[in-house]
Amino acid sequence: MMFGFNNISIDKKSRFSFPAKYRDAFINSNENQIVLTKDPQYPSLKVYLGSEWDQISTKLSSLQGLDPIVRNLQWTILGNASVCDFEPNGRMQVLISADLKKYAQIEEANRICLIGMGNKFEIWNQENWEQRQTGGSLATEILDIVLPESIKDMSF
Amino acid sequence: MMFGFNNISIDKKSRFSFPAKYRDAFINSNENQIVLTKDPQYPSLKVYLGSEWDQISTKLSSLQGLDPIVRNLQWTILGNASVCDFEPNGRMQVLISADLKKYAQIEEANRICLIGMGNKFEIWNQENWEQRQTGGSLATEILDIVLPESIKDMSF
DNA sequence: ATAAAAAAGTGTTATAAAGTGCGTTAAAAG
DNA sequence: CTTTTAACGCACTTTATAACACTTTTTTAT
Repeated sequence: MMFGFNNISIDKKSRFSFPAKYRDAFINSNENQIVLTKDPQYPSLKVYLGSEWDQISTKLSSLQGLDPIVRNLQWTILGNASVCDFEPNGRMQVLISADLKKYAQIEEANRICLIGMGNKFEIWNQENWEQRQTGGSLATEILDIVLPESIKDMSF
Repeated sequence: MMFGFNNISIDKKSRFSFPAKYRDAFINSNENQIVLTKDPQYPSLKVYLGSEWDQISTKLSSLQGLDPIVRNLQWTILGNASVCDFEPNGRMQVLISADLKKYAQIEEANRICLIGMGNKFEIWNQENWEQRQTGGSLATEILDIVLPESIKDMSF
């Protein structure tokens, strides 16, 4: 399980590397892929381990796409996913696409916040994260989603 | 069970060590990890034993993250957790990250208050602790959280 | 369509900062 | 006075990051 806050750098080519403290967790869960995608509620990114992603994406793509909320979630989460090869024994580097950087408002930034949430990570622009943590709301925040039954038991 | 008040030092590298009186308790419960994280209400830190943390974090991550209050708690508690290897037979030393020090307002301090609360500890800045104990309220205190049903039975 | 140029992506190395381990001194307890 | 515990200092190890070199892909111009 991977927890905790990390303020880390992204280089000129938009790569970041996971802090070394997570290496054992990656090795133990036998991951060789990492998936980045958009967070459906906040201007931030989700980072899933390959195995987690397989579950979530399988479940999500099987849902009835005629429901507009479901369809939106499918577009956001599935349609923006970026699958990267990942070597837990190596440098554990991951590239963030220009598109995802824009969404998370980290286009100009050379630092990001990487938040370990147990079975996944989140990536935030530092200002947004601090504002969130201190209770402020964000312009692009989406809070008024009424969830259909089919996804009430899913956690993204 | 671990109780009581301790005023202890933190060294230049931000480490403190647990008082020797707790050694037997750690050995008996077979702990090899300690978790520090933010207290969601006060500018202080929570210190969980590894086994306690596993329970709390598992429960908390399983809750529906699309509820904003739940998500806030997940961010605060899971997203700021620092998991440390811990040797009950050794020096019982633990490092406090710069981030957590800032949150607990112990950036400059070379002493902290470590409070045994039975199955967990709290870490406080000395002035804040004294003010709390004498009934004073703190500027950054958060008291107005309305909890959703799903977490009413949890204790952090 | 081809070649040149530019951009994007990958990999390596060096250096400073952060973290860890351990011995010594100082203080407290028995 | 002896033993245990806490605090400090130093040396070593690991980690993060910036700089650089190289490869591949995309774009542009002829």
